[in-house]
Amino acid sequence: MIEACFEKTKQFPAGQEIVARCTRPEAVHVILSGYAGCLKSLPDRQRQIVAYFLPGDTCNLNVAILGHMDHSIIALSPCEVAYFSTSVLEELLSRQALARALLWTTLVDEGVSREWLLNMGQRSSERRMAHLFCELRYRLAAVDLVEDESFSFPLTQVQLADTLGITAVHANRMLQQLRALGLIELKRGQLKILDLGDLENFCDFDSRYLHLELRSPRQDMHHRT
Amino acid sequence: MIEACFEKTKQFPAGQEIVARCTRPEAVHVILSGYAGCLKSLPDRQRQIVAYFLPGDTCNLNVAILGHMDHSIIALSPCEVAYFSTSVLEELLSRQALARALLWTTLVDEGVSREWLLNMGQRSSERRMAHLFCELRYRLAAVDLVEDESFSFPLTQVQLADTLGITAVHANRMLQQLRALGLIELKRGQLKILDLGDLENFCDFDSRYLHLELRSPRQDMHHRT
DNA sequence: CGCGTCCTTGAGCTTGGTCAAGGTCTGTGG
DNA sequence: CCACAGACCTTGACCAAGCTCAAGGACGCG
Repeated sequence: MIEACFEKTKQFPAGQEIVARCTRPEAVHVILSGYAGCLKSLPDRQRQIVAYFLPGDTCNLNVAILGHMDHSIIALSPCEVAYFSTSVLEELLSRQALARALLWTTLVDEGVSREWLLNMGQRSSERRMAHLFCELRYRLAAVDLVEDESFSFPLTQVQLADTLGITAVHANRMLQQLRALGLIELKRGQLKILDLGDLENFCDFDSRYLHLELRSPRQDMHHRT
Repeated sequence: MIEACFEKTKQFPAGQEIVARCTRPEAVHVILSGYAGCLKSLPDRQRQIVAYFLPGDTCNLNVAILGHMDHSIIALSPCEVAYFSTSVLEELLSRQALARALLWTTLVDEGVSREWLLNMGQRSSERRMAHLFCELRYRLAAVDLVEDESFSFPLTQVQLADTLGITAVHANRMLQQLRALGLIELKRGQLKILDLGDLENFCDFDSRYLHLELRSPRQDMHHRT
């Protein structure tokens, strides 16, 4: 029923803005393929990627309710994006079960961003990176995009560094480190986790914060698309 | 109408757990006075405070919907807390306007935690601390707890450090720094901002992410209590 | 008064940042 | 098919923000 509302889809090349900061877009976006990111930046060109949006994720629910964006959404890799207008969202909200599903989604997102805060505040950059990879593994597996513990990771090291709050040079070294420890392989935008248990132990990963135990509304959306 | 649902209130001394991790509390909590915090921790006793709850804030909405907590809520100072049962929440959700208000609240919280991520990833610890103080100033002003740019900040330096992802020693030094720069005064749990404009410039603070321009449901709750 | 909690300060060390150069890979045009 | 450009990755040397360990001081409470 939701996909019936998609009005159009669009392709974005890597690096392009999907939704600009401070604007008031009149559509909600759903990522169909590729990686998108929620970007916040400071005046002196420091930038922090504060969330990833993977296939199936809805990415600017908030504008419809809050009125304006305090961040921008950019394509981290080439992306295919579907839209539905905020008037459709209004319609969804008026239906009991869907209002609950929307609330569920935002609460999960909030939980994820708090886990990211823990990650930023307490883990070394090496473990922080490992933790991010574990998270991606589970989120992508939930939408069936992991095969043989391997999945697409098309970001540049600069983008990865901006996600982790470190410099690109340091991101590179930590990546080498994880490779040297035999935890991952990464080449040509394809990430392979060599031993998921080891990687999880290495960074104290516990997938429960992702709330994948229940079928989420977003998974429904994706599977039916 | 909401306050009619409060079933009881309770006092908590500083440091006590209000809601334990991994439990499934059957009540949603609203802070009436004091500071509470959302705490996440790692096995080796590293801890990160990932959110503050100030008077008027609702703090575990998520359990009613998500089913379990992946963090605990602790009293950062002595707190007075009101409860309403999750069955009341169900009731609220069934009413159109309230479902929207709940969604609004969680979206704002999510926006705040993304701003914290920017803070953690990109700002120096000194500016990070200044940014936190600016945020508190606005959030407390919204519930009328700021007088003459001065408000209660009853946390220890250890708690402040855990919020900012630094050590207590370093928190102490950065606090001295802010004092030396003439930006703030802090004694006896009372924080005074000497020049709000200067402090905001110092850390590039922009209050829009707090979405205070509209009256929030949580403010309604507080004012009527 | 004495104890516990919190705050303050110093010295040395480690993680991650900066600057700079060189290497690899891919796509494009001759 | 090769040469070149541009984007990305890699490595090294040095530097600084923030951490650790340790000791002493202030303050409030029984």
